[in-house]
Amino acid sequence: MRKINPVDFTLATRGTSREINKQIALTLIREHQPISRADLARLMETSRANVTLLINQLLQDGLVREGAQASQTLRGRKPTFLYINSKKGVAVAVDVRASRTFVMITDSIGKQLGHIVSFPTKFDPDEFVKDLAVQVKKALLEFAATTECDGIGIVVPGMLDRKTGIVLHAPTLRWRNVNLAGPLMRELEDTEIHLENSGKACALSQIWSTRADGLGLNDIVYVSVSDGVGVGVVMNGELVRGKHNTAGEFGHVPLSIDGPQCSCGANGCWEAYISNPATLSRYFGRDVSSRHPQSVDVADFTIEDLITRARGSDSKALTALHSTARYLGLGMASIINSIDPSQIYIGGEITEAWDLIEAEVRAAIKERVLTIELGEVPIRIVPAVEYPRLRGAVALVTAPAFAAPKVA
Amino acid sequence: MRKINPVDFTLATRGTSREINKQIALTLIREHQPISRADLARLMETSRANVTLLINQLLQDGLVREGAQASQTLRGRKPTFLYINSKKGVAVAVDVRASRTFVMITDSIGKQLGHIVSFPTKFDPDEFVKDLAVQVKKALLEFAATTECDGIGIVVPGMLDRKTGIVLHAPTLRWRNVNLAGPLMRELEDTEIHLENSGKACALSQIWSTRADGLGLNDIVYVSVSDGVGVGVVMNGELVRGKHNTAGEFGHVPLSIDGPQCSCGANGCWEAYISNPATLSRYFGRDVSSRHPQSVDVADFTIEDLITRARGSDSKALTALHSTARYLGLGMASIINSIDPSQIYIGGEITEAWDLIEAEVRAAIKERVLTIELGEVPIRIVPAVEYPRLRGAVALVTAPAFAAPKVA
DNA sequence: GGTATTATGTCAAAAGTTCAAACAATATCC
DNA sequence: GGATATTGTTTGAACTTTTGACATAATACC
Repeated sequence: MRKINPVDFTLATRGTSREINKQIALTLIREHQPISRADLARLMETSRANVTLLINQLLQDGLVREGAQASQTLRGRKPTFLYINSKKGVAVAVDVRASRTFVMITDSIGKQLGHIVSFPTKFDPDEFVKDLAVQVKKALLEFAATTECDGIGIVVPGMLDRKTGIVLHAPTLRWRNVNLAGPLMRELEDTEIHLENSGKACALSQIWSTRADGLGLNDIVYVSVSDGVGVGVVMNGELVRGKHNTAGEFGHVPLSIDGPQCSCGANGCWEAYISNPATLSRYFGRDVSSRHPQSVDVADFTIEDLITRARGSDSKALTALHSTARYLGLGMASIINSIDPSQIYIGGEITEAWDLIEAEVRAAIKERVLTIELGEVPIRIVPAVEYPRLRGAVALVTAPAFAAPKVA
Repeated sequence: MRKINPVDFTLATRGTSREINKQIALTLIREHQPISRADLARLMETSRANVTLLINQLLQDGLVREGAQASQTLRGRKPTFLYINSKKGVAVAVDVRASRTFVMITDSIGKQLGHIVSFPTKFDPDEFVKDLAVQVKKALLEFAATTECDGIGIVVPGMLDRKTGIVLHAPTLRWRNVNLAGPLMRELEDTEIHLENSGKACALSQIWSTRADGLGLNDIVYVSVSDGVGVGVVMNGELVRGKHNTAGEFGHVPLSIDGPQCSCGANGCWEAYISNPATLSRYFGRDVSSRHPQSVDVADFTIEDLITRARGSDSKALTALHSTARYLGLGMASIINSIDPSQIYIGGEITEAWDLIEAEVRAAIKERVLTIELGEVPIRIVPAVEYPRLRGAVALVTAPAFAAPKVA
């Protein structure tokens, strides 16, 4: 039986069927483009006649466009291909992190244009907004021909209110109730701005990009390990936001309530054990988080450097990584026990050392997980070169136009 | 825009609109019965004509029946009331707990019939099934006139596979891979049996019963504190099950990975701090869980006795409760940070002492929660007299017949 | 008591969809 | 050039919601 929205009891009207089918068609075109009407009909298991009617309306709405005809077919009339109508032109993706902020331009279906630029993140919100506006404008100028912009997607390592565009709390940036969207909109002439927590955005982009695989992953978790720990959860095929859009903060679930202090103020959070600063602190034997002033050589020493040393002969570095691995696994066990996901994605610099730590992580998971099957949940590493957070930011702009992850 | 199922891309057919609207009508009738066609039309914001057509089909399907006419109306034609058609007759609800197992009979819309009976839970599965079958048969005999049974809903404190009816792991019962549904079905002549984790069932029955309030609680958590700790989570209006139906086991998320040993084998689980045995152990200063042989007087001493003493002059009892309260709050903070629910329900014996522990619980929550709003999540106590677990078991039988929580 | 008023429930035609089958438009194969 | 195959469109049937009118039934008012 068809699943209905249990919350919203708006009844189906005459147009509901078509509305539903248009959404489905649109989504399938996005996933399979270029695609002909006939192929779409087969995919949707309906008649070509129906598809024609749907497409006519989508063409009229300007959501879909016809492209070139196919060149090599065996027999019969050549199909005309359908494409998502790349509306205005470009989307801007912004990844705000404690260390640096990254900016990428893509076309409206998320294909990267030009190079990714970055600049140091200033913790002062006003200065940050000014810096960001400059960089975004500069990047957009390169594509002056298509100067119109579908929107800007910004991912932030913290909790935020999507409606007001206010960052409620971003521990690693030391931001509390910072209005980001407002000032930025003034700078950027009312371009649409989409803010989201980085973990949530990454999770969103994962279900978004993997749907075409037909894997049917309805329950996934994305864990991003960086300056802090961000987690995005998708349950029943839908991103979990919670009441205040602050759901998913597994980074601040404790491993030990008496453990080391965390940037959030509490003690023993998972983040305090596995974030990059935590690993570095373990290596140096003292707190090297940005809360404390450091000598230059220590401040410039990154987690990548530590991994390099671990691959060399620095056994202390390897030990530090192994500790992190163990804690990573123990925390993931909590996620697994409470969420029971079909798949877990892990992103962040530490994934570059996955070959060094995988066994330890897996062992720690199995140590605390409640059933054997739970201990064998597939884990997929998302390498840095895939720019998962920027992909997430892109998804914020492109995803709402389509049906799938959620049409509210 | 109407929300569509992001996973299942079956398109809308000619009959889809009616299917949807029939489900909505059915659900609304259940929530508001007795109700007239005209009232239903107002509720659904559609014409009476449309309702008539929908109801005619529901009448034909045998899902709805017409009842008496209303007696006192101000003016105009008297409405004929509509009711959910109480199909066969009765449902059986079973609450399996480490100490005792409870059995209740209800009519098909969940109204209690007769008394609740209980018997000691035998840990040997074969003996347990035999005992249970006897009690269920006996209880059903009392209602011999309506001997036909819609189904049996059984809630178990553990993880289970709903398809096979196998209890994968129930720590407090020391069950692993116990086939419950199979043997029971043989004993009870193929009556439909619905197994579910007690936390999940309680959460289900909460969204089920509170929907009529129109509160629109889409994200709720039910925490059941008893011999163990069971948690049920509803996100986006839908029960969270996960891949193996084992989601929601927050009871085994650690407070401290080096903490006391838990019945699951791991250390420092939340359950090991706040379950009834944990509280009693704290009071007696030694492990009084069922894992260890106890003197009779200690074995018979229940958490209710402890609460009574705490209300008296026994300061040790009060201290033990306060410790539990603090740990309860600290663990709830983890749930709040990761789920961000609109409301939390707490059930279990300890709720009888809520006036003694509320302040401590709330303080502990605020200690670890990431934003101020999160610290103020409403908490509703579900008293034992409401029999939340048995209500949950009932929901397993009655809920699937309707639309709302999920139509798979 | 008789009429006006009000409310419930039904009917019939209009408008919008899917669905099935026929049809027009191409293109390849022989 | 004709047979065959594939794509895309058209047409009418079947099924919905939607609208407005209408029958039914009870109270209010004079």
